[in-house]
Amino acid sequence: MNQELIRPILTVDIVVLTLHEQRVHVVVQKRDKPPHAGHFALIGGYVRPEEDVSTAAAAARVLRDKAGLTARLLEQLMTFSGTERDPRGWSASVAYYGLLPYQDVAQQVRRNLKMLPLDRATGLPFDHDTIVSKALERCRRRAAYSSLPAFLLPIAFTQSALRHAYEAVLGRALNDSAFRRKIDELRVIEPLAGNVSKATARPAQLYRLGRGHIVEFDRTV
Amino acid sequence: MNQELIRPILTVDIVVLTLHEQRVHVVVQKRDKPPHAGHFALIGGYVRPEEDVSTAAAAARVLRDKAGLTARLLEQLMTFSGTERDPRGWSASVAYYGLLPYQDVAQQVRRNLKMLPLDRATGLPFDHDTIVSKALERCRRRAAYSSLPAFLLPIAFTQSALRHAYEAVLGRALNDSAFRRKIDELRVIEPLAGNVSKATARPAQLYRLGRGHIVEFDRTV
DNA sequence: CGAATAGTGTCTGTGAGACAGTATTCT
DNA sequence: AGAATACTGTCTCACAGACACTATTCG
Repeated sequence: MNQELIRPILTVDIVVLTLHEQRVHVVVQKRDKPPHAGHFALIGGYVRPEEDVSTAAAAARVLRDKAGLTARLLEQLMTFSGTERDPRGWSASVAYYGLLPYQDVAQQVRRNLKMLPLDRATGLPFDHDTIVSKALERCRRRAAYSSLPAFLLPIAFTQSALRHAYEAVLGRALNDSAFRRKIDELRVIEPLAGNVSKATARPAQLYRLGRGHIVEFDRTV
Repeated sequence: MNQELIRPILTVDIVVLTLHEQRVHVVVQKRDKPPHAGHFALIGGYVRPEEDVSTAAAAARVLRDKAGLTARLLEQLMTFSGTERDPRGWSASVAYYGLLPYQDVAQQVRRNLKMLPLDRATGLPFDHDTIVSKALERCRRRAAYSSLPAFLLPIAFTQSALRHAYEAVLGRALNDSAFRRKIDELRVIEPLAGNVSKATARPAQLYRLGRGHIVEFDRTV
């Protein structure tokens, strides 16, 4: 009974999220091999134990090699498994979500990439619809008490842009003054010397994240 | 380059949590095979694609077959992977946490099971210390806004017992009247006809969860 | 000037902690 | 009666939303 020898397929899939026109978009890529060749799906690939020190490393490698992307925030979502999800047989896919600014994706459009606003990010092959919806659920919950939405923005951003990022992820409008108050008290962002005038009537102060990585708050934003 | 054929080991590990003497305990089992034979570790085993429809099913099967346990709540934590975590080579383990009442574990002590209070649940083999600490982190966070701690209790429980479960998971005392108020408003539990007098001076109303599964609150408890 | 966005000050409602006080059972 | 736990009522403070108000730039 060498059941240990029957080893399932292990893959990674990355839900790449970005912000475009104040809406969250999912980045998908046209598949060049079967199954589902020619269809758009999540960016994903096999885990290669010889070169990937972990599934997180595999996700970063796949993202880089297949799509030329480096997420500003890459976190594990959960693992999806079973016989039904892939026609090649029983498989397990460790799903990640990756956040990055719109510009980073726009530079790589030549790689068969497409950005789908959330309401059009359905009908994806495999169980990718489920993965996307779980990723959004997780991000929405996490957004309420962390600096997660900031990773959808370029390094330098205004408080308004940050609020719009939170609003896009949370799916609801936030109170402007309360938001400024809280973001200020939480000390998660720090002002930059420069100013931005572009695209707004009155120039606004630019900020950046105080710490390079995501921080969680004790209160809700 | 048939790199797809090199498939890593896929296992499940379950962090079984229960409540004993008002403290959270982790259930560990003595290993009967190498590596680390004779040492206590998390309950775990290989995923068997032929019989497990998913990793969740594998976790439930391993829990049942190896420990005779059925968790009242079994949820996926995350996947741990890499070369270092298991001497047999590159492996991925999908970790779950399972909650159940003390009595359920006590019935199965013959199966080389042991309950460790949190402060003594260290020095476990593999990366099981990390898995335990991540599981607790997740449960603590989830406890604050869900009915999770109720799954550490028998079906029927008093409000005091429920509060103690929350306190044990959260690691801090909760205000009694505020707790009753909130639990009441959240309508997560419903009263049972019976009363319990055992172990307390004044008999207390017994309750059960209104819904069989975990519910999340809009506010914090 | 008016439009538009940036940014501030203040009021108010709600919810959670604190805590006193009442209720019920046991020894 | 007194101990012990169950349960209730009320005060207060902090925080989030609402919203009015000022500030700065552009056309």
